[in-house]
Amino acid sequence: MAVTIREVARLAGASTAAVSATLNGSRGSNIRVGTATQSRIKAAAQQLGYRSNPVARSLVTGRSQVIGLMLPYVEGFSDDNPFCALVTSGVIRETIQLHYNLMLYTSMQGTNFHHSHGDHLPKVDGVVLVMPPSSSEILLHCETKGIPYVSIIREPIPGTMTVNSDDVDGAMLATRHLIELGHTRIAHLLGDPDAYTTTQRLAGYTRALAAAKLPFDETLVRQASFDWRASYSATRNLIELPKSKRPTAIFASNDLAAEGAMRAIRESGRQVPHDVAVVGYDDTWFATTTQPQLTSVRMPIAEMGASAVRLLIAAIEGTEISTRHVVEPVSLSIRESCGTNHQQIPDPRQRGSASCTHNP
Amino acid sequence: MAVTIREVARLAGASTAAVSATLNGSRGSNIRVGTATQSRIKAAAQQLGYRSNPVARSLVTGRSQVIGLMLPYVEGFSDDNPFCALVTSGVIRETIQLHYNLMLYTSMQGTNFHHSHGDHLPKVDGVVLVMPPSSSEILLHCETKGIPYVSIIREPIPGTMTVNSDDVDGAMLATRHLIELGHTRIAHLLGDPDAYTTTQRLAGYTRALAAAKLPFDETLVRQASFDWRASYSATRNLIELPKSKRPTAIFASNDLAAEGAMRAIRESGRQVPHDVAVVGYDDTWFATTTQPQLTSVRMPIAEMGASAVRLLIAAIEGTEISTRHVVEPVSLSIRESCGTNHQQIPDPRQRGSASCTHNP
DNA sequence: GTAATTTGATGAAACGCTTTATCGCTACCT
DNA sequence: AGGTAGCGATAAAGCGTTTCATCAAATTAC
Repeated sequence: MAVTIREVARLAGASTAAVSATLNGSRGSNIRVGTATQSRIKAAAQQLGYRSNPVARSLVTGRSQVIGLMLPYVEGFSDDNPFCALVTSGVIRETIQLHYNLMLYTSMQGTNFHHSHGDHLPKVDGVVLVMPPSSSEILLHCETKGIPYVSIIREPIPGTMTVNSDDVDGAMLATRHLIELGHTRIAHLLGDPDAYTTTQRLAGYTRALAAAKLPFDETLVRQASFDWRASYSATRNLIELPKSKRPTAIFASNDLAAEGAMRAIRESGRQVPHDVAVVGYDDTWFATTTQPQLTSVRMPIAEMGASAVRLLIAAIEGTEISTRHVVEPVSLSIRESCGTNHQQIPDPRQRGSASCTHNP
Repeated sequence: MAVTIREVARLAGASTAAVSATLNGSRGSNIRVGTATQSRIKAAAQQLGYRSNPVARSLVTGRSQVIGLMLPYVEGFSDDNPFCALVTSGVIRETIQLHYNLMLYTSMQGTNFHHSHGDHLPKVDGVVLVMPPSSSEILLHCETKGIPYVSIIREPIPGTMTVNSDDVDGAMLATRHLIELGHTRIAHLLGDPDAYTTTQRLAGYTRALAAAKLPFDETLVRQASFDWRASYSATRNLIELPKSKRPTAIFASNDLAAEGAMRAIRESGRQVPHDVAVVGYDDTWFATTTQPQLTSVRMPIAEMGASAVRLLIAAIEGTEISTRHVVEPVSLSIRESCGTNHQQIPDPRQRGSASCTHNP
């Protein structure tokens, strides 16, 4: 059927070894081919329309030039949460750039990994794991089989490779922004209690307060679990506090949570941002659809995907890398939910302009 | 390194053939294994932790249980156009369902297909092509190599397999909706002149007019090329027509085009929907962000991906299929841009409720 | 009771490639 | 001259699987 290396060799009057070395530039072998035979071989290959068979190559080299991307079990590419899509976008770009191919997996709800993939899982040279649960089957699989992997959004455990966004800085950016607008009583709606990002964002929040010599008031820090409902009721409680204890600004750990907060504020007869300012996190598309539009912390999601691929392929190919834990810088997308009536002091450490997306 | 079939065979006191047949249920071979040896083999495999090597299998069978998904050259997963992401979502789901694996490609701008993928493209059993340009390199590749492929959104050429949404019906839905609201002079902003969808939507538009015995007026059909700018100026022209010739409704071939139209209408001092009603197409996320929110034709994008996979795998496995050209039904998402002051007569042929997405 | 079929099992030949070990040859130092 | 290095090239040994051709034994058919 397909034209093989042997036929090329025969036509060119050379050995298969020579053909292999010429056409698919051999890595570790020490065979040499003269320029004369090389051109004969190339001509023959051209004439026969030879294409090397990557499967056969893979079988002998043990490498496939393919990396996997494992998306979290949550319905991968949903309309309202572009996170996975953006990661994928960055991963694709970098994968092509580095001449690899990409296999897409998703650990769907209710499917056993080994049942669905494990058995006929084409060999990949490594995997990018997006928000892997620490008990994840595939994580174990990689660990035991010695398959290189890098996790996106996960606690940077020594011995592993991770890519995260700078959540501490993001929270600081948000909090400092509120402080610079004159707020002194800033509440924080916490995310999922055992998420890595939650502790990071809390740390950023407290650090920004400390830097401004503002007191940390634990009554202003509420559990909300990235949840609309929880944020809504937490916010209701906050704004019913006596005036001296009441926050004038809320830093939510999520755009969704921010929406919940804004709703609660509006329903109490107050105005955003006039009475209470709100900052969100993630800068998802509906940050621009809320009323007023939401100021939110943006992370370079696609870049995180690309970084993960770079890290992974470096590990696969044994390239030296400076760090095994990448932390991507974040920025603040300033919109309307914090008000513009106060003087806005630009961030001195500004990295990447705080971009502001508008409707088309 | 890895445990092979031969070691299992030795431990079980059987031949590699028996092991192969037992563990990876052979398709076309006629070898038989008794239950006694089968259980011995299974035990041995279990004990050694044997996993079959799909690459080796692939080499001999010529099949890989992998299908490819080729996304169009436009920046695949962009934030504001969830089309690719949604297709991918459907493709993934169905791929897993049918026990295949998924390889993700994208023919990025400026990259030569054979250079970037062709050489070390792991063998796939078939490809799903999303909106392939007819001159597409990969299309040629598949055609000559005899690789099965199915195209999503492409003219259903005989001898190929395609998945489209019912654009004729979509345009009829939109147009009829406007007719039922009492409009008699309905303009249509055409899409890209050589896009298949454009002619389909135009056909639906004229058909709906004919069914209502309304005259077809070619001055009301304007070129707009799915473009905001073009739609904007086309609409300006339309609303400057003398009153008797002026449209009271506009059916745009795109949400973006609809936005352009609405802008032009507003800037002329008129109101949407009071003076001119507008319908969009695609029902993308910003249909809910426009002011007023846009009534738009929704197509089941993820379903299209899933259908494509079903078609493809049927072709790969030689299963009989009823049709090689799937046409997915569409629905109308009714919002504000056509007004609610008139009686809304529900669509009698209603298939899949006309869903209406709201902000969270 | 013999022939024909079925059952259970096996060795070995691919599949298309990479790579090791080997070899002849020329050229270059001592 | 002898030894060594380097170049150009090759035959052949795998990589881990599937499957073909074969075969002995057991079962069934006639």
